[in-house]
Amino acid sequence: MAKTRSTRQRRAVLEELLRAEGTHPTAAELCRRLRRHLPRLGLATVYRNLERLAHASIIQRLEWSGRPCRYDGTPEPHAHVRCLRCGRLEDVPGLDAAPLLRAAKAAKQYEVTGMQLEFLGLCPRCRHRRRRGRADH
Amino acid sequence: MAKTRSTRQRRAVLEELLRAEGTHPTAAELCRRLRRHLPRLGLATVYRNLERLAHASIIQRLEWSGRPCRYDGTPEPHAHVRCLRCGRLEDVPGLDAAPLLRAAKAAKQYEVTGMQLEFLGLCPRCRHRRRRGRADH
DNA sequence: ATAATTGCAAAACATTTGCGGGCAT
DNA sequence: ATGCCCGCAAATGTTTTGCAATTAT
Repeated sequence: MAKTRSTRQRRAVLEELLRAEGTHPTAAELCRRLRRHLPRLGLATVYRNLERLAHASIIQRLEWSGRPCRYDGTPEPHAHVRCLRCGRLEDVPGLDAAPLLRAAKAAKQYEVTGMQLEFLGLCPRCRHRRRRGRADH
Repeated sequence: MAKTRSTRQRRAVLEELLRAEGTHPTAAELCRRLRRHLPRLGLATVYRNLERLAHASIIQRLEWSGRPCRYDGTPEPHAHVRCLRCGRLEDVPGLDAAPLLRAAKAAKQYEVTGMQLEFLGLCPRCRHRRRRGRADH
């Protein structure tokens, strides 16, 4: 594995993600925000740094086919709800993930390193106005 | 919503998925298998039918960015483990999903219709030979 | 000085969509 | 006869990769 360097871009990506607490931004959203201070920042750079941070278990990458990944600044696994209509992603409080991880480790001979617990449904807004909402949050 | 018809392709897709019990095939894998009997079957047709079946809660679509979706012939949510190296996807027995769904419904004002509980790690094979495995299972 | 990292463009990849023709109802 | 569905090809949208230039060590 290559030796890691501390660059302005790498620091900025992590800082911006931590600042976005609970927002679960996509790579493109982070890039757009960061360009205010780093106008030449490339989207590929954001992706590369997020990948590295996720691999080091400093952040979490929340996957969903067809729509862009969203990123969570905390490494501890926890539950999320995703709106099937507008794509909004929120934390679900009060659900302890630790016992689930323990159960999974006991059940299979996998080396379990993480988990993703995601509920799917309609957010309050989309429940009421039953039309396609915007996907940017 | 359009009225649904029973075509040879639609029946074949569901049958093949049910026959693959526990295999969690991708759309491309299903298509390849089905072409033995339906040589002209298009991948888009497989995708369209899987989407329809998943939307009707007859099957489940298991999402993961960057790698193809895998499909599960049972509609009941249950836990899976995924190997980060070779992409293998297996069921995790002995984990009841019902109480999680109940907790999520109580915690948020979402209309929760489904869930995905996925553990990530290294499968037994990849744990031992620490090199990149194949992704076709 | 060295090699990791960047920005940009192009590639790769899974999935969706448009369309003319075919088939279930 | 109607219009849903198919196969094919092209488009879409996200993420990755190649490469020359830059920058941290």
